[in-house]
Amino acid sequence: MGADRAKGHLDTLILSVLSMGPGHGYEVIAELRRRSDGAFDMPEGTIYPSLHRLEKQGLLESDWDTHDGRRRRVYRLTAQGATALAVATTEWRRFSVSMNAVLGVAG
Amino acid sequence: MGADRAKGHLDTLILSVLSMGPGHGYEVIAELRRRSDGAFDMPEGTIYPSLHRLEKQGLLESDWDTHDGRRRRVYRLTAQGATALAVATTEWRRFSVSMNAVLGVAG
DNA sequence: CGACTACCCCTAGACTACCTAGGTATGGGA
DNA sequence: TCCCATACCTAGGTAGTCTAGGGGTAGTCG
Repeated sequence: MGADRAKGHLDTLILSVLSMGPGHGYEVIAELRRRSDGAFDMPEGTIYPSLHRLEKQGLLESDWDTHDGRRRRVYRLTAQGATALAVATTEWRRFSVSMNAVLGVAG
Repeated sequence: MGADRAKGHLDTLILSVLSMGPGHGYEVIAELRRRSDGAFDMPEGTIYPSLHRLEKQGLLESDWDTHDGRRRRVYRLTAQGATALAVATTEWRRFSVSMNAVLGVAG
């Protein structure tokens, strides 16, 4: 039971990061690490396939960009992605409340 | 993204229920449903393999019991299981804090 | 009596998310 | 020159969970 893994909530986290503005994969990893104070330190092999999956589902769109000679794929949330994020956030809160209720800890 | 699934935290939930006293599988399901106000409604095919796995890991012990002619396998937490629960609970709180930080919602 | 429901246990097989472990390539600093 | 940070990618395996069945007992209702 790793402490630093997202356990089924990874898509929610990625959508959340990209809801604040477009970004590329490597940046999403850095943002996740920064905002979670180091707790979420995802390997690239986890993030990239997840981004591809989300794009295939229509929750993200992407374009190639070139920056300092390096190419990047910049992702942005679609309207559908924004809706999915809202739903997922609500679900997370409900889930969190239920977990705390069962564990008997304060939310 | 199902709202009622435990996504990697199922073991923690089961250990938590059994930390309040021994119980059998069917009872664990009912307790989970009751304590989560219906949110966690786990199918038997999820709970039983999980109980077996936890026992194999040494976190639970079990004995057969007969009650009203029906046989039950009653599980109880081992010392190792209690330790694992304490660790998992701490991890859950950290995870929860990190999720809320990234999502930008109040804990 | 028969049917149905609640109780109680179990497993095989499949799905899917995630991780591991590699690969490619550029730019900059030591 | 070598290494590190940046930046992308995929194949393959592991493991958790669900689906979809199987078994059986006790009590109630018609």
